[in-house]
Amino acid sequence: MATTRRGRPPGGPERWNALVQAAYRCLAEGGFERLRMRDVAAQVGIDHSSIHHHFPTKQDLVIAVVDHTTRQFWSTTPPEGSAVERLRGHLATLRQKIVGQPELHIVLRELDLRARRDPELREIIAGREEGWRNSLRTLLTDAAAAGALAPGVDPATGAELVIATVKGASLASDRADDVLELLERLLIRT
Amino acid sequence: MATTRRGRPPGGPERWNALVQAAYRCLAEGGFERLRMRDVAAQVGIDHSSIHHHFPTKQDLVIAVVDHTTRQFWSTTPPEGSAVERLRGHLATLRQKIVGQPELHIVLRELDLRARRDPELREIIAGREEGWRNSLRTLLTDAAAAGALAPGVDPATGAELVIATVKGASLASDRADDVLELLERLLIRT
Amino acid sequence: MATTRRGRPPGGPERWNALVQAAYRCLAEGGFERLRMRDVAAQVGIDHSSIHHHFPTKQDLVIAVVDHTTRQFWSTTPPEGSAVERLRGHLATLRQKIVGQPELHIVLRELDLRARRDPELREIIAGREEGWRNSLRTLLTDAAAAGALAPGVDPATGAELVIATVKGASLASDRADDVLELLERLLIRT
Amino acid sequence: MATTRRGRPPGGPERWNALVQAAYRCLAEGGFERLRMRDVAAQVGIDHSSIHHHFPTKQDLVIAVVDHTTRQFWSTTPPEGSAVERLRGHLATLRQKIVGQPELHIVLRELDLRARRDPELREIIAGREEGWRNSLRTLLTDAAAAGALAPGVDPATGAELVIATVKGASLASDRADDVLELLERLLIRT
DNA sequence: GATGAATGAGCGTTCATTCAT
DNA sequence: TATGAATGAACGCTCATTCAT
Repeated sequence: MATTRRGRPPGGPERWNALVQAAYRCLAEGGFERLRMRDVAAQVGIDHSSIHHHFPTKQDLVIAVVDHTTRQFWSTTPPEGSAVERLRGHLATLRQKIVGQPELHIVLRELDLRARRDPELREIIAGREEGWRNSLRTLLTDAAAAGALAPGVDPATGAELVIATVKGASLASDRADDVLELLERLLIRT
Repeated sequence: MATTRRGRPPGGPERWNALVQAAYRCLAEGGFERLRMRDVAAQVGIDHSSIHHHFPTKQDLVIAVVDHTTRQFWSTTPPEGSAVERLRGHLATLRQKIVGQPELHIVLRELDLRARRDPELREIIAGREEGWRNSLRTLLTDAAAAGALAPGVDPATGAELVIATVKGASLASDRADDVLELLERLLIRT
Repeated sequence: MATTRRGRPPGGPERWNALVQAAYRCLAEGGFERLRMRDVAAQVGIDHSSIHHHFPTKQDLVIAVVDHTTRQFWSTTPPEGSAVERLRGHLATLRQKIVGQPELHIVLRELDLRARRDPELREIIAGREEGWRNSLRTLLTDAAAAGALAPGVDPATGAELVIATVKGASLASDRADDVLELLERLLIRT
Repeated sequence: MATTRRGRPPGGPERWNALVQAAYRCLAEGGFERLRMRDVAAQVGIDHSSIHHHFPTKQDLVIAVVDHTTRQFWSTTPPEGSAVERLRGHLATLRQKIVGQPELHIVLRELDLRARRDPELREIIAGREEGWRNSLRTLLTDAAAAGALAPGVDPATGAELVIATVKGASLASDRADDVLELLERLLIRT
């Protein structure tokens, strides 16, 4: 009825992305309890039953959100420089994200909790976290080799400490900056 | 589990406690999404409508759970000893609880997230956390005065670091012990 | 435990009356849809389960309200005077009641409607209305015999007209006065 | 009852109308107390939850019933003839409806009472009644100008008298015919 | 009498999902 | 692809009623 513009059907991958982002926003605002297919569809301007053409089930949409969310942490580590410089760069980026996009980490915490009861989510999230963990371990090992780490810090445990503190700090984004700065000072020799 | 005292039939404040504990368990197992009045009632062995005799609304039950949960952290700090000893004692207790009752901290994280959208919960939880924060600050201030703190650690920020790390570590209870032990070493001079 | 005052147990017929009046008020305010045993009991200051000691079922309470309500129309006709004077007196009293106690007639209309689906109520209310009808017929017959009625008015139909108009007028109490005054003028020769 | 047109499956605006009529019937039979979404749905042959696809809330359905019910009184006044003829025609139609569809006025009385506690309903019903009132006033004013009204009848009050009597008479449909015939004779000069 | 505890049927509403169009 | 219609299980909550104390 309407003139199809340049042969591209309305929707397509753009719609897919729009839905994922809408779901992300819903999750950030109201958590899993208030994540409703209807609301997500409404934000994109389509009928709530149409959403199932893009994501057969709600779970599929959630998984796409997980993917979209964790993807935002790819390449937060500067590729150049010494191990210490790259570690500092990584932590600085995380700090920035917590302060500048507090909802980003909130969604991650929401997913962490959800993953405890959802094996499918658990596996995906554990996989992504494992990547982060390995990256941190390498950085800390290299820093330790360069004698830049506080004495007695096992790189593996240090990586866990960073992960735990980042996660915990993200629950109170207005205090996260100072907390992570202190952690950095305690961990890295100056 | 409870000794029936002098043949008294079930009911009374014991029922109230049983309901709170049942709700706590449901929350630990399935989060807020799966907290159902019917399940809580079933665990206690009463009809789901009878819950409303004890808790007019679901929210009232949730608040009782918040109270019950946060109350478990009263007096986790030994009353005697030097500031450092008391701080170590406090952290040791937290470590024990995370490892021994992982669901306890999971419920707390669930409540943290929920509190973001529930002003009533937020106020209660913020109040409890403020108590913890003040206690940590005092401990760290005293430890600093005794020269037992790592150099350059502001007691207030140190308290935030402890809070953040404990919260984050509780999301992965099997790694929490090492993480908190490392934090302690970094924070306290040996 | 408390000193029984002059041997009379607390409650008794006074409580019974208080409950009926409370139910009457609830009915006036919210209709049958909002007539709740709990609210009635609360207005009297007793537990909602205690109400069943006075009225085994809700229906029993409703019937008592019917009785209490219709009883307020006994002796609305002056015992002395000519038929016309007594008819005028009767209508004047009804007008006064509609204007002064609008809720009284509202409850009656509520009961009229309810009686359509409740045979027990229907019988009681029909009986009370029959008394009113007979009284009106006698008055109108006597007035007709005295030549005081508008020409062509059959006393029986005239009685029905009065009943219908009073009922309808009571639904808009602020206009009832003028309406009933006009009816009186049309019906009675001056 | 309805002819299925060209094999179209059930649904669409026909469903909407069927639901309104089913609700109307429920209301006529059992009043507001027994108006249940489940019963309405069952009468139409759909699941009770499907109602909400057509009427988001019960109140929306009720309002549609109000509309459907009051709409039945549009154009009950013959467009041609003298004022007296048109007034007689109007009253005759009302009499017919009360006798032929007693439930119609019962529903209206139910709505009158409900409107006392429901501002939304009150406004709608008051608006519809105002139309009726104005129509009656015009008719009576014209009749008065033609000298066809009983002496001393103010058209505005006369209109109220008609409204009140029609409402009251509708509560006892088997007597309504005589009552309204008498009212007509008293009001209109012959 | 009065109460606290419990019951159970039932209510309006929600929501992911299915399916014919 | 998109929609309108429908489903069915589930939810929090209500309320008259029962009964042991």
